[in-house]
Amino acid sequence: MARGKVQLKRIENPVHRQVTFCKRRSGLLKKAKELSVLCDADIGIIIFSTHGKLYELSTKGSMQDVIERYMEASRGAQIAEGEPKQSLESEKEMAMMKQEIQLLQKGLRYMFGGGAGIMSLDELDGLEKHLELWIRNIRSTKMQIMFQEIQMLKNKVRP
Amino acid sequence: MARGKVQLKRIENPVHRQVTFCKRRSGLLKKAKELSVLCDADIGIIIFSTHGKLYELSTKGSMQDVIERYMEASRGAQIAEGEPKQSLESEKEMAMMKQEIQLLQKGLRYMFGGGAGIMSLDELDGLEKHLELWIRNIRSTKMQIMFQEIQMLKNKVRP
DNA sequence: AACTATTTATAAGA
DNA sequence: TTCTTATAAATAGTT
Repeated sequence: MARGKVQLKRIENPVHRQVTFCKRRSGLLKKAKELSVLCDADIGIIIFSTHGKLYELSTKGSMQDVIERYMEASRGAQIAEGEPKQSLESEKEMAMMKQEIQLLQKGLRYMFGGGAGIMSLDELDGLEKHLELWIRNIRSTKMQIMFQEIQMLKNKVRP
Repeated sequence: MARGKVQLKRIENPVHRQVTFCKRRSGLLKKAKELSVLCDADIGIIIFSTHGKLYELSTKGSMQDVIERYMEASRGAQIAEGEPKQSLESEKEMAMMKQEIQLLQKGLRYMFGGGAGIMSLDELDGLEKHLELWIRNIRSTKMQIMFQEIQMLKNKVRP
């Protein structure tokens, strides 16, 4: 952009690369803030440098909020794409799944976020039921896998 | 930026705002791609328009990957800040928590991601044990809450 | 970290 | 949305 056009390829000189990273990173975050203010958009940016250092920006709530909103939105899009139409049925299912996911996410934060998101009795109740269902599913899958392994072993013993 | 300086405040004219959103959004994503290529950075961008429409960019793997990497990295940072030092002990704990979280995340995807991330028997086993612990915790929390409510009710009946 | 010559991005208009 | 163009901003190379 200045004093010479830039080639769109990885800058090999590490010093030069580091300097450019620093400059452009701040430029990018600035632009994002502007876009958010001017157009009332909610933006989350996550950047990992070559060396794995994290830089982030979230313009409205926390990054956690952005991520949760993203999860919901992209899941909705996926389901909408995947299943062409069944309107009433699939919309209901989708809504239920969204609720379940939110509950689990809240639960995850409750469990690991140092009690940041406190849950109500009803929510805990829902989560408990949900986890029980999950465990049943896991056990059933485990059984299947073990059954398959047993079959394989039997075939080896008696070929 | 051109033909007139821009005020850093929400654009009130909806047509104008929409046009600016479109232009600047593409500009932002372009800049992000450039930064990623030039400096070998891993970048994830999530944008929600005023009307809630999602736009996204992830320069290396999927957005899912970026989010998981973010979760790990920011959790690590939090814990590192929160607990000044206990080195050996807390590092071990941290590593364990990271593993647990990864397992739960994988489980979430397994459960809700349409079987995208298939899990091994060992992983399922670990997840099952984990969920059982979680349920025990939930039950204990529920008990506490109910106990508190009972106390409150008693106080109301016999003031 | 500062300075500029240039390149880019983009606001307004069509 | 897309194109054009005058101008504001970003930034590559330099000090």
